[in-house]
Amino acid sequence: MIKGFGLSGNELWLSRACKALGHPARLRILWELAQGDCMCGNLVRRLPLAQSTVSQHVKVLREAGLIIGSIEGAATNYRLDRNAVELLKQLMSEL
Amino acid sequence: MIKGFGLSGNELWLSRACKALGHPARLRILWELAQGDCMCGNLVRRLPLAQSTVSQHVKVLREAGLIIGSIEGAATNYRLDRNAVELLKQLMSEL
DNA sequence: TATATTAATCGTTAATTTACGATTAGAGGT
DNA sequence: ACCTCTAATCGTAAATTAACGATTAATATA
Repeated sequence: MIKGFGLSGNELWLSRACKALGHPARLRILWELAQGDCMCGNLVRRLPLAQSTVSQHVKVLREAGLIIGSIEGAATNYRLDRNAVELLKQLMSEL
Repeated sequence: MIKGFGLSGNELWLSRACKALGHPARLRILWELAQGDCMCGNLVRRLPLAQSTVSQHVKVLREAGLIIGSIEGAATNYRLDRNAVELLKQLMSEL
């Protein structure tokens, strides 16, 4: 049984994006990045979670394609993937 | 530790709504209801899942406030909560 | 009354998620 | 070389989720 549940590719993508945003810490991270790029460490400082936990949440957002990380020396700078966020808004508005 | 993760009430609601839509079967159900009201049984027939599983997914959407069920005799008619869906689109567009 | 039909709930198992501390590896600084 | 900082990864425990069949309760129909 293929697990598409009768959804189109875009809709499956939307579902995955929603899942990624379905945890308050991750929505918060997206919100922070919407205010501007942010070093990973700053995200950790702003959230009431352990470094490893934040790193895990960041990874979920990265793998969902919603954010992009660039290594800068020892640190990593994260930013929104604006295209993905626009697609998200677009697909959501079509519901 | 309060689990608000620094989000406003609306944002927490958005996060819960996203979580509810974060499963393809539930996004599909929302999509079906966006095409028009639907008896619970019809949803079951349209999804490749057991009745009890569909019922469970419907419950998640109901508890997230995205859909509304009205008992009609032995059956239950489901429809979108249009206000909630509009709020969802609105909050998402503000990201 | 007896029998379907409908949909919710129960009980259970398997899989996934969340959270943490510990460890690791690369960059920089002294 | 040595220590510090940063962020990813590992290992693990606890909690939650997803899926199913079985049961239940309420309605309809024969």
